[in-house]
Amino acid sequence: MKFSSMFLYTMKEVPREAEVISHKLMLRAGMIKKLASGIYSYLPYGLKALRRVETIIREEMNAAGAQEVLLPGVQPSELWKESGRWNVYGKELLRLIDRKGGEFALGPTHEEVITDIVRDQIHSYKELPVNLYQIQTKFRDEIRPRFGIMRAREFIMKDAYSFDADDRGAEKSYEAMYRAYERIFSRCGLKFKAVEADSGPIGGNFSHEFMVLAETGEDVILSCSSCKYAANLEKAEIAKPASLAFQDAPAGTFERVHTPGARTVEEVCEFLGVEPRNLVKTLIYTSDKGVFAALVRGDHEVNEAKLRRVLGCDALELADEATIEKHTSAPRGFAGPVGLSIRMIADSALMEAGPYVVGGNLEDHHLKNVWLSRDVAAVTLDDIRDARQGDPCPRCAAGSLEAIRGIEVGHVFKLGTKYSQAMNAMFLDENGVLQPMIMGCYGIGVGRVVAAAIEQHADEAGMTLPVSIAPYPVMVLPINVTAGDVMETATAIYNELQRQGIETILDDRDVRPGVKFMDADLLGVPYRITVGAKGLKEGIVEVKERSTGTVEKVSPQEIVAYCSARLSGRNNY
RNA sequence: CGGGGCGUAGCGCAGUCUGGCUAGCGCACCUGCCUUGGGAGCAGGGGGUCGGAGGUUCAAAUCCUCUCGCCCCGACCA
Repeated sequence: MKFSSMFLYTMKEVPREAEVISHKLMLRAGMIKKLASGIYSYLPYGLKALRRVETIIREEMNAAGAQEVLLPGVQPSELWKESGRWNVYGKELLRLIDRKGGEFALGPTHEEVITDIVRDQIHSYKELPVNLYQIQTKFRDEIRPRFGIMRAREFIMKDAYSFDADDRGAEKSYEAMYRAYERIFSRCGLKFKAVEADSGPIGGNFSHEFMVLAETGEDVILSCSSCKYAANLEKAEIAKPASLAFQDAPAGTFERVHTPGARTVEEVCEFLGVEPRNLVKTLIYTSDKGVFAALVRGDHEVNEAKLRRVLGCDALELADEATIEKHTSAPRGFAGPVGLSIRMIADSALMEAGPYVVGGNLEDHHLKNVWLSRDVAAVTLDDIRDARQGDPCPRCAAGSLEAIRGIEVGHVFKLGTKYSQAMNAMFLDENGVLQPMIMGCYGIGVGRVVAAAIEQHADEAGMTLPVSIAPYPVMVLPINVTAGDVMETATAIYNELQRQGIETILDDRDVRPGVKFMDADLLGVPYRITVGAKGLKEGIVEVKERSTGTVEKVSPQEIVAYCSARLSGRNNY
């Protein structure tokens, strides 16, 4: 397309709202425009990149045996009540009322809708498995949208749902999707890692997130230095010590100390002149399984996902002031395990050392010289803290965990029978027995893939897009559009590229060359063909590869063949 | 939801504390000249209910009250 007729407006200056590189570049390159917080329009150049990703996704999903559907964005509350999520989904679910007073929601995900469809159509094991997917706009009323399209409220997602007759089938469906995802992200030119993830209260042990490695990622991944183990922060385990028991304690007793106003770990440490690792943090939680205390070392953080698993509970939250006071007889900041009568879970790391400083269960008091084995009654020991850099790998003896950051672009997990059971999606097996279908669900944040790709493919001048997702793989840039031979040659090359199916921009704007060069760099066009009077005198044009900066001189007659050779196969992995 | 910051032309900003001339600058845009291998130059021009409402005042972008929106940090999160 001719630049002069494109709806494409680049910006020299960065809008103030943008923080991360992909957001800045997408705005500067005229790919997106914000309409409201977390709600963006895709402009032509951005949409084209999005479509490139969608195409790759469709090809790989279809190849993996999935079939495309398109489900409604607005969903009736009845379905959500049936699955039980109407009341538990919370404020992220944007609810609406229609003119007749009917309750609806903007779909944040589509398990209910798809289950409703499949249950009506499929009644026999002979019809299974099926895998249906769609690429569609979702809405989640995020508490805090950020980073442009990366974490938006309205966003485009590919979601797939598989239905199987038995666990083995479900396993196969899962693996097929896992492999399809690897191909998709590879083809998009992403450096990524599949990590084990927490599947949450939904159940099922299988869940992987596909993380694009990037400094600006919102998620932390722990990855073993010597084996394949990798997991997200919620899930990452820490190798258990050889035996689960507290260290033997010397005889003696703890000592009560006056610590006026010292509530936080820092305050207590400063007041008593000890290190955070010598403290026990005692956090009081309420849950559907009652009130209990979680104990971790002062320099560690409680991992609530792990805590949920240990307790086997669904709802879990930090107790409010009143509950804390009721159970510890002290305001927040002074809870401790000594003399506590509620259930206590202690992190395994606590057994490695002693003595500790703990809360005194009395306002403005802490206890010194406490040995958990000696001074505390019944404590369950388990892994309930966040893993961090340097922790031992849970899978191999040799390695330790490294912490890296990532952007979650895909998530595959086994749903099991949660929805099929709640919504009565049943089939008859070969023995004539009614069984719930076994489901899996597989998401990809399509817009997020584009943003993540830009995060990974950018330099000071702009984007360095991989060919597979670049809106236009080639740009023809005549230095001077008023010079007849230059423009003729440029146009001829452009026409021929177009004829060969290579989408090309012809920068026919009558502006100074510098402006065009800057825009070409900003837009990240993979190959830029510069046509100038000087070169033509030598009988050449120049090709610059954006990602490497390499410049080659090629004759105008050979340039199209040169490009198609470079591009062929580059759309694949 | 808590804390902080910001709303003045499409983008980036000054002016607000200390009220006062026609609301200004850079980029972008339009016209002309000039220029053509890395965001040129000169001249002329268009574009603003200063987020909104109410109030104080002879006079409000500026002071007061309310309100809406946006960004950052935190809390939260299938």
